[in-house]
Amino acid sequence: MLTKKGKYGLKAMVHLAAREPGEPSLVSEIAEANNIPKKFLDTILGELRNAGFVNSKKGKGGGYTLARSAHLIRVGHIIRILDGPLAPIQCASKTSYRRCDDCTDERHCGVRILMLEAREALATVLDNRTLAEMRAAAQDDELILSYVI
Amino acid sequence: MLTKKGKYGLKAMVHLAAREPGEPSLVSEIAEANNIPKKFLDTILGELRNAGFVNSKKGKGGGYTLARSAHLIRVGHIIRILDGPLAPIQCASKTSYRRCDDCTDERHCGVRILMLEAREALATVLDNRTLAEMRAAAQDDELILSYVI
DNA sequence: CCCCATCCTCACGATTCAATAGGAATTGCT
DNA sequence: AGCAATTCCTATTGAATCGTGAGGATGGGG
Repeated sequence: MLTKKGKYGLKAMVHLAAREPGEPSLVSEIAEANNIPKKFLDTILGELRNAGFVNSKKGKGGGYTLARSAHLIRVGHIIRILDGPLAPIQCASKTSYRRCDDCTDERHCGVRILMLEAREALATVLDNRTLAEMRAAAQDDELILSYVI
Repeated sequence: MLTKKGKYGLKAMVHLAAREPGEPSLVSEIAEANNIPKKFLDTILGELRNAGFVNSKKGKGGGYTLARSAHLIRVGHIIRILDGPLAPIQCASKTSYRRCDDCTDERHCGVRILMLEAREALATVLDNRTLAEMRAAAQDDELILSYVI
C-alpha cells in the first residue's frame, strides 16, 4: 500500500520534474498546487533531500530542485525511501530482506515463493519507470499507458 | 503490504489444500503446524468462511475444509478478503475504486496512471495463481518459479 | 447430557500514519 | 547590520490499524 507520504512525495517529484532544470520550487507552491498539507510536505521533502533525490536552498530565492535529471530517477527508488520495501512481505524483499520468524522452512514456503513473484512484477514496473516517464504519461492523456490484461 | 492476517490466512489455505478433499483440519492443528497464534487464526478462518472459501463443522470430528477445489481458488481473491484491495492506492483499484480527495484532475495524475500499471502487474500474478499452484510450488523445491527479471 | 470445536464479541497494547506546532538555522537583499 | 524569506529540525498529538488474548455462547456427536 502506498501511503499518503509516498503519494505526496511522488506528486511533489512530478511537480519538480515539470520545472526548468535548476529553477527552484517553494514548498508552499508545491503544496498548494497539489493539495498537500504544507508542513507534511516539508518533512517529506526533507527525507527526499537526505536520500539525495533533491537539492535545497534556503532563504530568499531558495526552494527545491531535482538533484538529477528526471530521466535518471526511478520511481521505485522514491517509493522505497518514503514507504519502505516494495515486496509485500519482508522475506521476499531483495533490498531489505528479513526472515519470517514463524517460517521454519523458507525454501518450501508457498507464500514466500508467490510473493517473490509478486515483488518481481511490481519491481519490473516501478524500477523501470522514470520520473520523466511518469510526468509524460500524465500530460499525454494516458496515451502511453497500454494495458495487457 | 501483506499483513500477518493475510500471510497466516494463505498459509492456512495451503495447509487445507494439502489435505484429502473433505478431510477436516482443526484450527489447533493448523496453528501448531504453521506457528500461528491459535486465537488469531480462529478469527481469520471465520472471515474466510464468511467469504465462502472454506466450510466448517462444529463439534467432534469437526474442523475446516476447502469449499472448492484448490484449482478453483485464486490467491488474489483470498488476499482481497483478508487484506483489502490489491491496488497500491484506492483510485487505482478496480474492485473497490474510490476517488482521491486531493486530486483535482484524475485523468492527468501521473501517480494514478503509474499505480494502475502496478496494480495490473500485481493482479496478473495473484489472480492467475491458484491455491493448488501455490502449494505445488512449495513442494517442488521452487522448480516452478521462473523469474523474468 | 456432556464433550469438543467452532463461533462471537469485546478489549487491550503497540505500532504506524497523518498531520501539526514551534522555533532554529541559513541565505539574499538593502 | 538588519530584515524577510525559506528551509530545517524535533517533538507531539490524535486517529487508525495491527496483532493478540479472554471469556464465553453455540451447536453437533455420542
